[in-house]
Amino acid sequence: MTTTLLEIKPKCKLWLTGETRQSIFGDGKWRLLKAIDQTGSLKAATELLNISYRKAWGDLKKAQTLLGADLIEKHRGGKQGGTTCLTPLGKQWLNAYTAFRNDIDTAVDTAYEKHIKELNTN
Amino acid sequence: MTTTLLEIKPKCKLWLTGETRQSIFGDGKWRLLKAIDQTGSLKAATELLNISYRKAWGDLKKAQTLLGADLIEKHRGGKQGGTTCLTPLGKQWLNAYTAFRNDIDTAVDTAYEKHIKELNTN
DNA sequence: TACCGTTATGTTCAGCCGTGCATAACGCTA
DNA sequence: TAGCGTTATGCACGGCTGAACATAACGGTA
Repeated sequence: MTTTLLEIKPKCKLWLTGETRQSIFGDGKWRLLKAIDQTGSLKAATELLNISYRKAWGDLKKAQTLLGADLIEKHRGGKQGGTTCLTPLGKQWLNAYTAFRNDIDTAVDTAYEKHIKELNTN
Repeated sequence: MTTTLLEIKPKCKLWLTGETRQSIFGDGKWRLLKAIDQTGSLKAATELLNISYRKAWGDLKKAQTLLGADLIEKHRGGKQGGTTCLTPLGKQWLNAYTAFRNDIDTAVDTAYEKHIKELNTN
């Protein structure tokens, strides 16, 4: 029997680019949309993810600009000070990307078992 | 018929981490090993890839340290000034990672067609 | 032994990215 | 109308990363 030398894990970062090769959607925005959907607030979402509000806000703005459509609906003022929720399109992206991500995660695990795992022995 | 709004392409960055979560092998080192195998020289490989020699050398050293084994065999001096070629283990990594990468590329394309492409219409 | 091209290694510099800080703007509530 | 909490946005700072430079070290060849 061979012994394992290292605890190796495969990692995979996913994103989608437009014509300019700029990222228009990726893991970060995906996590953000998910958190917004859960909390109903951009501020709460960033605190949940331990991400700066400043960056999250900029990311969303950029994504929406590149995409030419809104993913979130923002409201200032009001009882709780303001709210943020996903537009129908935002939910579509969230769902689609979740399925996309899951497929890739599965593929990464499978391919790792198939091709890499055996290298990790002596 | 619906019209395409954006030319969207999926991207995927792969790598393998050890216990410390540091990257021990990834796309960069993979390309580097491939180029070394082709050219027989680290310097030529970096020029082929348009990467600084300094960085490539550091990357290889780090990977080998974390891995606890050599991926390349280096020789200083001699007729051409020096040479670098892959060790048997290096070739194994090159081949295994190539297969790994190919599987993931295919999976990314498939999953994109399945889940994302439809979002890109109006 | 002088030369040449490649490996080996430290150091400095510029650019990018995220964080943190500082304010507005907003609109409901008391 | 004063207060509160959230969205909106600019700016400066710090850390990380890679590029560029500067040399050694090495060992064949002429």
